[in-house]
Amino acid sequence: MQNTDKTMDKIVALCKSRGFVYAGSEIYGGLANSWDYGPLGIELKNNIKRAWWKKFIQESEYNVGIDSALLMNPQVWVTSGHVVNFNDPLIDCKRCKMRHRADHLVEEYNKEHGIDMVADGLPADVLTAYIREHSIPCPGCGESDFTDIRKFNMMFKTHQGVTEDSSTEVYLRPETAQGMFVNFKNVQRTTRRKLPFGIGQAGKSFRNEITPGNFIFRTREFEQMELEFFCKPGTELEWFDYWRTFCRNWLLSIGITADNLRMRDHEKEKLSHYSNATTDIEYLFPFGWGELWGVASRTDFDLTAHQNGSGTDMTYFDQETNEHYIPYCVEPAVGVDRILLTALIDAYDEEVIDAEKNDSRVVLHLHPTLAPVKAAILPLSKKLAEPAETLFRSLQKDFNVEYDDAGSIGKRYRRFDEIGTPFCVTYDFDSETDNCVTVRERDSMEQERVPIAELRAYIAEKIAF
RNA sequence: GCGGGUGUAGUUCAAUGGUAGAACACCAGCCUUCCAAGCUGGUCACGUGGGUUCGAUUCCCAUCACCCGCUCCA
Repeated sequence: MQNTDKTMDKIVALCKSRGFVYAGSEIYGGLANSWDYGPLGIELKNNIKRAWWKKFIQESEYNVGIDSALLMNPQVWVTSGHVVNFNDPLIDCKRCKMRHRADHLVEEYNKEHGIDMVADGLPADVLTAYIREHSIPCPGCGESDFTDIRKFNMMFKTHQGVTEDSSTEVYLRPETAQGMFVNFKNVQRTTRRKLPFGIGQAGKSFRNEITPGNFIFRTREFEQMELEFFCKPGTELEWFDYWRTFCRNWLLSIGITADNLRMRDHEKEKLSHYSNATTDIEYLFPFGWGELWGVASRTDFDLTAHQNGSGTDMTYFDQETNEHYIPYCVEPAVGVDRILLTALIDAYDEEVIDAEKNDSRVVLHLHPTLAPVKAAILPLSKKLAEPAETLFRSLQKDFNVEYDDAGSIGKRYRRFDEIGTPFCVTYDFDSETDNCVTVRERDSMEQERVPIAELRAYIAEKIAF
């Protein structure tokens, strides 16, 4: 465990020192569990999102994309169940520190004493008064010494309107999925899609998690990439299997090690009420297995709920069978930040170059598609700065490249190894006459002479996804 | 939210009731013709706020942040 903790520490340190991820609001003492992406981090993040979009939307024969508003009509969250299911009145025992649901305490007490009263949904102050009045004991220690009730709702609230008292209370979305469900009819009509088809989007979501942590693994503000795939009832399990395999293959294609991935099926008894099959694709993080991708067969739960909640017909007319029905839905949902963390951890390596000299290098073996910097342009000598910079400027138009002339060539190689740059392009004295540069590859450390005129195509081909 | 731990340059570590040193990193210059060179110079830190004290980075309190465990968890 110590070693693995160190790995995590090293990742965090690398992220901070090289500009992938900084602690949020750092100069003001920070804000719990908030993180800011730096220059390299945002490149990596954008590359991940772009790769997902390309595979799941752009190249897909089934799926289309949307970008729905982060703020939605509050009724959406009532219908989806988020308002009801995330309003737990929590109370702590001051003596033994156990935490309880206040309404459950009251209900247990009432059941034992034959009192007929529904505690569920009572205001917090009423529950508190009731518990104090009856000296309801803590199931843990038997004492009756509780803190005040704290309402816990996972959704962030804010107000839409000019002044707080005259405005509507709205929520920051806790998932992007509802944006797809409420737009199901719009998308189906405007794109003239026939089942099966999916709607995907990537964007920020907010959850007031009780226990965030593990760097950017669980944060209260995070970014999701979700797909809601609609299909004919009865075919959902086939598609469920199709998509979880598709997702796993995508992870492999961006370079994640197969041995560090596993599929964990949720047991039938423990499935959510709306799901008839769920699989988590998990990654072996330094702190243990953690969920990366949740793939759930959600039946017609969401569309039916919105049909009932909004009064809008959510059925699809099937031309082949001449019938109306509400499509079933398969949802693969993944966190961008988690993929980013996974990619960093999976790519992180400390290679021993010379054991005797205790010489090693830190390398991020990032897939070239994900690499924040695609190539470094390095003049072998500062005397070659001018032509090297000219080359850099021309490549800059097509790729995120960097120029560096500080320090020895070996030092510069290592600086770029550390941030996962796949290619170092060295402009040397021969370049003046033969119009070629040396391309040094990150993983193999091998060098190849490439004509400057072909350099753009060379890089483009190597980083293609 | 609870319990425990930690908090000194970007990183890893020192020292100290009289406001702090080093190494690596970084920057500048010299040098350097393909994998951490060398030389010279330089920038940068006591998480924050109180208290005690003539004086606090050091002692006390609070707070914030991070780590570990618990609790919770769509």
